[in-house]
Amino acid sequence: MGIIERKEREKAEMRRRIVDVAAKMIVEEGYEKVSIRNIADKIEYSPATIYLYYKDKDQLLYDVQTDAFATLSREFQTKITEADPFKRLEQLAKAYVDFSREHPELYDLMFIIKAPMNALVEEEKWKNGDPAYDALFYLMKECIDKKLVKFKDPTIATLSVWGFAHGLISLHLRGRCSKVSRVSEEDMPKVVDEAIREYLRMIKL
Amino acid sequence: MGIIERKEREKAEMRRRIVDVAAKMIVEEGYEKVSIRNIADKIEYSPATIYLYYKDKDQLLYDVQTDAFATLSREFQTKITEADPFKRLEQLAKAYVDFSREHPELYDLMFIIKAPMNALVEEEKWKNGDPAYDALFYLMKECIDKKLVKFKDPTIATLSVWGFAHGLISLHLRGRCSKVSRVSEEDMPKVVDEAIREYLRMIKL
DNA sequence: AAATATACTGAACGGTGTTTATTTTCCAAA
DNA sequence: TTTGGAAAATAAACACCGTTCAGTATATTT
Repeated sequence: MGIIERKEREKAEMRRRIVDVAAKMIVEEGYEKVSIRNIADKIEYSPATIYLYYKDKDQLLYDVQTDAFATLSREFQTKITEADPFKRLEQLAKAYVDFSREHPELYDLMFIIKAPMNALVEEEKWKNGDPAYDALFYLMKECIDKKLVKFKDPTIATLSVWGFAHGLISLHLRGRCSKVSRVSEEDMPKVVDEAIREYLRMIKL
Repeated sequence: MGIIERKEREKAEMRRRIVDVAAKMIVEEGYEKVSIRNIADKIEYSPATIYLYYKDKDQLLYDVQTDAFATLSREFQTKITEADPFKRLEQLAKAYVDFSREHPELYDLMFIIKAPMNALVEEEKWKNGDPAYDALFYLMKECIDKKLVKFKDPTIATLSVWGFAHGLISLHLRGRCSKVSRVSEEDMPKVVDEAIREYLRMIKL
């Protein structure tokens, strides 16, 4: 009686199709083009059908976010190769910034857009960011333990490094940066890179 | 023949009413409750009337943003009092963070939300952020000139300090922060404050 | 084959930003 | 003071949106 198993598999496959199409639309057409109706069109089902697989749009976007964070984690795993912890930190920072440039719309969904976080009910923990956060956290902890950085507390260290990178990236992503400073739009990436290099040099012990 | 003058004054007054109501709604009910229809209700005009005074919603939000930046600039002017440039930088940082906590929805409109930036047509400069940016820029320049900080380039210095503060604030504002770290929601402000204090200590020469 | 359970959808509800044709209001000249 | 034309305001519609629900079609069990 493998019918219920097949049914479950089919349910999972439909969810996959929905999430993949949504992710594709975000990347190719931008977040604002993603609507239940547009997703339904692309998977050739009626809009109402999507609600048989997802409670609401926020839950759907949460799953897209989950996939995006999995991609970021894989990037970390393949691009962080050095033995020296501080060099690994530099690699992590580069991988993070590169990700934000290669997938700006996904970065937005992961770190800026409100919608996917509404999927979390009161007091429920957000797990999507954990692997990426932990990667940085334990790296900072190692750097602190081995006296490679000026930080004392690993949580403050993690939030500081992450916050620094995210601040520059998100200001630029939302057009607040290049239009106010004397730096032209096309030079911004280099300035951001330079600021991050300088920051890492500054926290080095 | 002061009729055209009066007409212009009335036009400006109507725009004021619209912007004030929109700002009030953002602060009191949140950005997502702000719709052309809701604004029209509150000023007791039809929705279509608003389009006689604003080309679209983005232009309207741009004017709300203008006012919000004016408020931030006034905060800077009244709260930055010290003679020593580095102490002024500490005061600026505190004023910035305080503003984000007292007016989180306005902070969102100023630095995160896309909509008001759509009001700028191609290649047009964004002027709203200038006074606040310049306040930080010339302060950083003074700190560099007087050898009070480790930075060499004032633009990099400005973007670094601003980015650091904005990164922590916006991650927290969008719920990406407290739910991932072991820091509880109510302790986050203290952690952010501590991180910023530590950062300022680190850039000090 | 009939009954039941599952999957799906058309149509609607209430909301959004925006446009257009129409009506109302205002003001200057006759 | 009445009237003609400009200016201001609006009702209604358009094209979207997320979501719900009654009803239909399909698949499975009896």
